[in-house]
Amino acid sequence: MRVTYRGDYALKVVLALALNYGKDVVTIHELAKRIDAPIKFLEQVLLDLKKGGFVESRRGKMGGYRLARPPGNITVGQVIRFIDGPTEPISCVRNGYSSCGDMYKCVFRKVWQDVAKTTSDIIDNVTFEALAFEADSEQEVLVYSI
Amino acid sequence: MRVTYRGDYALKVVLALALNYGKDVVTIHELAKRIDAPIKFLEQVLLDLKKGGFVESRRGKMGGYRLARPPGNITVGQVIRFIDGPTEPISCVRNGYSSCGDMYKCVFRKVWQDVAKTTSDIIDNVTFEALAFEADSEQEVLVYSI
DNA sequence: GTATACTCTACTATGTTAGTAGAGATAGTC
DNA sequence: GACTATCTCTACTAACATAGTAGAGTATAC
Ligand code: FES
Ligand code: FES
Repeated sequence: MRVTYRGDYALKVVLALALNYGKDVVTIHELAKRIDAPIKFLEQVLLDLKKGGFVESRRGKMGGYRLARPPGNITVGQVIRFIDGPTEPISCVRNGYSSCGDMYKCVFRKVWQDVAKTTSDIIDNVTFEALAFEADSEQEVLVYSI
Repeated sequence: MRVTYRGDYALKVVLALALNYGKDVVTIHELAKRIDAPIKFLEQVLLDLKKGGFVESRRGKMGGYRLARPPGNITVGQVIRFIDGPTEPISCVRNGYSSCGDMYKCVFRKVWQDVAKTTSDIIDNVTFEALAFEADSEQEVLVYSI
């Protein structure tokens, strides 16, 4: 698996919206500032996230974005797969058995499948609810430690 | 982690040489045929593997390649990291803490570190001795099942 | 000395990544 | 109803990575 800047920004912007869940919408401008991303680049990412059903938007003045679903219902795996594509480390494991040939059993296949599985076990079990909670407590720790 | 064709060919050619360990050298021509790789591309990969201390070569007539170390002493992780580079999923986890900023603790860092760790746990514990054994028994199963 | 096989450097075509640019549509506010 | 803030959509580009190809050069067995 390789996380691109698109994927990185997507995860961060979803987290930013998760931290604002239940409150008002947030503008791209504000989001770009919070996660330190180029605004025009983030636009595209948000548009994709909207098509993926992760966020919804309101146009015009007082417009902005918010999560389309509760943060506990969105995982890192869902977002990163939607934005960056499959997470399997090699194409033949991604696309079924085509390139390996189903007759000759490649001994590396099991290795890549194992990597894919342990990776999925992690990213599919981290919700944005958990991440938001974590980010919040960090904030508190910082506040109390001043 | 993403395995490229270079990496894939590298692993396969090392396995081919592991299956021939202790015997005579094998020519690029023969190796390219066995693993089904473009011969001129495989040349470069083998040259890299030589620089990495994985294989050694003899030039001229009767020349060819063989493993430089016992197969039990070479892991998938060693080869793939040398050929394809670091296996961490995101640059800031690859290159220490530079891009994350050490003050603000990004909540995704732990996720990527976990992915990197479980991946390493797999690829660093698969030796080419084990793979060669596996490939050999498969061969036998095929023979007996005819 | 010649055939065979490894060595080394350079070049290329294609795709991916990380943006930038700008015109268009929509919704509040005066 | 104009104005302005905001999202929407398409197109373009520069830089880099990937997967090769090409060809001249060097060593070694016979
Ligand atoms: S050829 Fe598909 S995993 Fe090896
Ligand atoms: S910024 Fe480095 S892991 Fe998030």
